[in-house]
Parts: sequence; structure tokens; C-alpha cells
Amino acid sequence: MTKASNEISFFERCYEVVLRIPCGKVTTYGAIAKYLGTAGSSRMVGWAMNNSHDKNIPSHRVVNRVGLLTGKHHFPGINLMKELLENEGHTFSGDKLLNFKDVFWDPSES
DNA sequence: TGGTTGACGTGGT
DNA sequence: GACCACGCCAACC
Repeated sequence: MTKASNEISFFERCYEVVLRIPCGKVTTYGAIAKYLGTAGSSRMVGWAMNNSHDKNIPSHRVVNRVGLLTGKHHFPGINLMKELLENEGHTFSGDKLLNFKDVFWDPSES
């Protein structure tokens, strides 16, 4: 079989993890990448999010290691990402997630 | 086939 | 604590 559709792409893996993020929690690209076994390829996670636009992926729950909404520019609304997170009880200082450490969720804990 | 990209992370200064 | 440079690896053109 040449590239059977049975094989799940790296993106699919990312989607599964992001979908498992509990409401009111957030995670980082590195945490997802590490969970997938590609800790050094944290960039790939963000790329997968770019493909997740067609899916129902809560990519707004994924931030960088400092809790900064680096991906907000890729949302249909720049403030949408912050709005969604604020709606879940998160607090921000500009684009920086204040209670990031408190709401951080590790995929390996699932 | 090869080179570039990319919503990051880590280490060093 | 902030800024700069390098590395990572899969997907895209």
C-alpha cells in the first residue's frame, strides 16, 4: 500500500491532542510535540494548527511556551483568540496569558 | 529532487 | 529578565 489513508498524518496527531484539551485549560506547542515524540519539532504543531482551520480544532487553547498568543494573527479575528480564552476564565496582559502556569495542561496527564 | 517555510524551543550572551 | 542565533523536522512548491 502506498501511503494508505489508514496512516494518520502528523497533523492528525496534533488535532487529537488539541481536542483532548479540557475546557479552561491550555497547552503549548512543545508539550504537544513532545507528546507526539517530536519534541524538537514544535514548529510542526503550529503548522498542523494552520491546517486545522477546516477542522473543529480549538487551536486557541494552544499557546507558545511563555503563554503568548503568537498564533492570534492567524485567526479570523485578531482578538478572537483572546476572547475565547477569556471566556474560559483566563486573564491576559495584552497578548500574554497571566495565569498560564495555573491553567497549563499536559497531554501526557490525560 | 531539492530548497524554503513555519502559530517553537533551547541555549548563550 | 530580555534579546539574539541556531536547531528541529515534516509538509509544501
